[in-house]
Amino acid sequence: MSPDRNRRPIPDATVSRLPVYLRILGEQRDLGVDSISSDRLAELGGVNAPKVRKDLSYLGSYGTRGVGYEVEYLIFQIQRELGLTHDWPVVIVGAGNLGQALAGYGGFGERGFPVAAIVDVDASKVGSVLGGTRVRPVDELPQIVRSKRINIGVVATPASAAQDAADRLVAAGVTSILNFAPIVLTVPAGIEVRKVDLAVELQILSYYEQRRTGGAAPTARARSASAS
Amino acid sequence: MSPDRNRRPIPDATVSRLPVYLRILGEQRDLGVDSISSDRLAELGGVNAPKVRKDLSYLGSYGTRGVGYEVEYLIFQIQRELGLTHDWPVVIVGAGNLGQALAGYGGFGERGFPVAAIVDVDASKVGSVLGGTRVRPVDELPQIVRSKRINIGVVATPASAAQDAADRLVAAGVTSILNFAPIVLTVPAGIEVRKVDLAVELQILSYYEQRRTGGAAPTARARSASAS
DNA sequence: CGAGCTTTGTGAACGCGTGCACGAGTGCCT
DNA sequence: AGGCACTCGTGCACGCGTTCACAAAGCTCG
Ligand SMILES: NC(=O)c1ccc[n+]([C@@H]2O[C@H](COP(=O)([O-])OP(=O)(O)OC[C@H]3O[C@@H](n4cnc5c(N)ncnc54)[C@H](O)[C@@H]3O)[C@@H](O)[C@H]2O)c1
Ligand SMILES: NC(=O)c1ccc[n+]([C@@H]2O[C@H](COP(=O)([O-])OP(=O)(O)OC[C@H]3O[C@@H](n4cnc5c(N)ncnc54)[C@H](O)[C@@H]3O)[C@@H](O)[C@H]2O)c1
Repeated sequence: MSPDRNRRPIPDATVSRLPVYLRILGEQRDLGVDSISSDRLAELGGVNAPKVRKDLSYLGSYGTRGVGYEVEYLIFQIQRELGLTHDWPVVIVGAGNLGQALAGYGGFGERGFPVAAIVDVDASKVGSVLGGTRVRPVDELPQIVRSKRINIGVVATPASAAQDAADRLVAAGVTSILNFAPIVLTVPAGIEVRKVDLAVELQILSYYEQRRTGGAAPTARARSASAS
Repeated sequence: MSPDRNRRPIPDATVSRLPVYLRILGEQRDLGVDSISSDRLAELGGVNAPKVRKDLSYLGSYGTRGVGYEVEYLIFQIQRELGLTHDWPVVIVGAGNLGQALAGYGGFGERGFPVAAIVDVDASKVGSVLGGTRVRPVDELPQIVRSKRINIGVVATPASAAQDAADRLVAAGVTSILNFAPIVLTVPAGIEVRKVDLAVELQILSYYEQRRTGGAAPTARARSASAS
């Protein structure tokens, strides 16, 4: 283990932007572009040029002054830094509405995150095939995770079952979780959790709308928060 | 109605946490809790107590020292600040895999964001009913947005059509967009855009996985080891 | 071969958000 | 009534991230 090489602390803010650069670079490569400036990359990425340069500088000095960055090489470097030089199989917990949409979506496999397995607690869901993968019982999670060497789990269960799903994933050996349920998961230290909460996103938009219009109502009706 | 009260600039970071507090408060209320401390709220929300207090202080001084916050009243205040005292109808553009899952999901309506309309460019999709809403042609967007007073649009089309979808939404009068397509949308100033990119989330998880394991491959494939 | 243009890489200043500590206000109990 | 325990509200310092400006480096062309 070389503590110097892998211990480079890339700021979180930069890590969250690298995937965006990566996707743009891939598109540009497919368009035949083999060199790109920080200016252009910034324009396509919706950020400013100095930020792009600083972000990329954390990877090393892979640009050429007066020219720009070699697209193909930069793609490789970002992939290497993000750990995308190999596939990361994922397991989806919950074969409901959302789980089915995710399983049927090919975009994950294309980006290196093949859906290696789907599990559900509902016996009537087990056995059906979604996106080429058969739904299996949730009890088989430990064997599935071990045999397929899965590190990343996706929680797509109702909120009431999400903590249970997360506990099972952790117990099975998963170390990263992407959570779609609208609750805060409690996990042991060392387990990485990211959440995607669509209602939160809409509520943030609502704030700015309300701010802009000064509170003018599009629909005249009161609401109250509810939970199960 | 407060005249100049609406011009208080709440930090973005706080705005993104308020929906989390709101959901927790709703759950606690349903559990019969009528008063809550910043400590408890912090615990449930996965943050620390001073942050909760500072966040809530932007709304005003609605707590009682020595006691805590009155749940019901705090819910009302957060809803007011976020503009959730009335419904915000949304329109979904793209009735595909994801659009159908979103339409069939009741969670939006419950939280004040009813799916008022779904549009698609594909004639074969038009006319079908998803989650109680009939899919309509994308050309009718202007009339739909105007007649139903819609401010928020959801882009659920393939990436190649996302910019077109956004342009149509903006032209129709929508001022906030939630984008699920993995591209950076270009919109006029004053239009608020938030994106939800699942692949990006997975790639961020991948980074931390790779960092933790030092690059060891879970899948025995493409093990082009990193030399020193 | 050197002048001039282009673009990267980065040190430094700035600003925002976070964490901390503590004063101030409130309720309860004796 | 007074003391005590509790919790909010907030001023302040710190750290991270963003932004700027500029020197260093490379390319082109006369
Ligand atoms: N559908 C959407 O568009 C959408 C949008 C935003 C958020 N969400 C969130 O995603 C989650 C799933 O939504 P959905 O619409 O797919 O719900 P769903 O009810 O359609 O599906 C949930 C599935 O999880 C399974 N399940 C329940 N408990 C389980 C457990 N302990 N272990 C394993 N599986 C279990 C159920 O059998 C069911 O198949 C919810 O938390 C929801 O809030 C969904
Ligand atoms: N399905 C998922 O689970 C998932 C997950 C992550 C991201 N996404 C993203 O969400 C988007 C939609 O994914 P999907 O799986 O639903 O795709 P899809 O192909 O199933 O559906 C896209 C729909 O958009 C319609 N459409 C195309 N161009 C349009 C236009 N100009 N105006 C209006 N409608 C138009 C199509 O007719 C189709 O019905 C994609 O950008 C995808 O990357 C999907």
